[in-house]
Amino acid sequence: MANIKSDGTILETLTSLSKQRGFVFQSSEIYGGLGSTWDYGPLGVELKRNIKNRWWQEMVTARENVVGMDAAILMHPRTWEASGHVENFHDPLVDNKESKKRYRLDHLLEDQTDEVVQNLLTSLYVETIPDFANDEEKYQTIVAKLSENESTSSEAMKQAGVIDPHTKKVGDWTDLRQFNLMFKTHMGPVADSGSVVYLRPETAQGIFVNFLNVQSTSRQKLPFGIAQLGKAFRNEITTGNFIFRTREFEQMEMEFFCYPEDARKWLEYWSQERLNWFKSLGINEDKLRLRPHGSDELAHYSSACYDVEYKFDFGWSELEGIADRGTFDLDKHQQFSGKRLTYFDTTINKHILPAVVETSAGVDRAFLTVLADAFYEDEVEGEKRTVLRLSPKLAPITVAVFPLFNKLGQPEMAKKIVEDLRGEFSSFFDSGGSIGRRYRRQDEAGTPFGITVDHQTSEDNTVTLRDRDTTKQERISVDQVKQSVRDRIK
RNA sequence: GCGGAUGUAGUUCAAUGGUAGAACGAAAGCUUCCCAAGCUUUAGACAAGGGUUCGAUCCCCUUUACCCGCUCCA
Repeated sequence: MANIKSDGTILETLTSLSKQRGFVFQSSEIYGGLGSTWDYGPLGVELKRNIKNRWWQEMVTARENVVGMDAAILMHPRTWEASGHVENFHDPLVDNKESKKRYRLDHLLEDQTDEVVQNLLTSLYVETIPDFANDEEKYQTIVAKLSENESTSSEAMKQAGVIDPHTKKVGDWTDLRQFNLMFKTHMGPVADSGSVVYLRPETAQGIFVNFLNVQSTSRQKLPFGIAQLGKAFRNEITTGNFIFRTREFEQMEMEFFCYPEDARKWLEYWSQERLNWFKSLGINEDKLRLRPHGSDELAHYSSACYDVEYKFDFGWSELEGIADRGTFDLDKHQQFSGKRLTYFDTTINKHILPAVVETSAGVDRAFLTVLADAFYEDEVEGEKRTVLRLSPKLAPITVAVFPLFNKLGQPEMAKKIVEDLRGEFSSFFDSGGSIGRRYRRQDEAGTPFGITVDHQTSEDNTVTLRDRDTTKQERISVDQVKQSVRDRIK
């Protein structure tokens, strides 16, 4: 049985299927496209919304100790100084065109001889070279000076004889480039430096800065969580794999505030919860796993971390990170804002700075996972068939209704049924082409159920209900249609 | 950002230095039609910009996008 999944072209197939069926389009396509940005079409937006709704339902609605919020994308610039993003998202990078190696300039300088460093300083200062407190300051100054004159930095480094540690020779350096992973924009119409703001690189900080607002108004006690869904932006150097890594993406994040001594326990709990959520979407369990991070891959704010990963044909890839962030974030925001962000525990009469366990998932990644996992090609009576075996809970269209013939009152009966279904399910009426063609169209859209009105309908008020995965049909009474669909979605 | 490959209807592919064809798909219609059947009709493309040329979809340059590697993450 032919299966595209085995020959490693699933993403290309999904990209064209997505466009054909109206799941995902390339952004600004008529202008030649905009790099790594994608638009969700009529079917895509339904699937995406169903994923988000199920997350919200599971994380917020169904839990008494998790509440939601929705912060603005634009936040005070100090937020990102406190979070460490201004510092950590500012890498000065150079490439050696010869060896194809890329270096952070400050790290590269550490590997140079004194003579090379001195050469650089001489070329950068027309007058006297100032004294530096230490090497670190010296290197940072060189980086700053070079980045002021980016267009001549390549020449300056070559003339000073900056060595590529990989080749032990003077590198064919590109100009220095500051890779600022945060999108910068301006608040207000005048683009002066005093009004620089960032598009948030994560939704989490909107939760941290609102910690006390939310806690006090919702009257939550430790431990409790705050959840948020929203767009985030990162100027990634490398994007790709369709919608897997993009510069604009949507996050589903929850920050769980707890007593620091319990953080480890909650990390384990939430990791399991999140893995189970992905399983509940009908995703193949053999392709899902929970992977603990090694100590070398932990972020600066985190002491322990799990990834929920899915096995794409391009390898195991992260869908969600569950991290013990300790008291890092609230601590930093206290420092930078000068405001106290502690929780007052009335039982022990003490102020406590809570620790945080974060669950951070990518909506678009969940979307791609669901799509990739649901994609099958099988055969029905010798004919190849493309089918998305989406969970009925997620499918953009839940039920499609067809008249077998375009006469004998069948279209009218079918329309009546579909109108009745619309109030409860995402429904679709189709009378175009042969009945077989209509079934296949819905198979590609992932519609789990098809209702067909035929000659018998006018005699005994029954219709057929077709199952997408088995293509088997059973005959049910028109009055039972709603309940039958309901039963099958559970 | 660097290297490699690619860009022709919605999709998958042809052809050509003299202005583009098909298959499938889409729309309308016919056919008592249960798994992409048949017939009729219709709409629909050379990624963008420059250059060479009498003439460029084709040759050259630039840009842009997508894919595969190098790095990071949701």
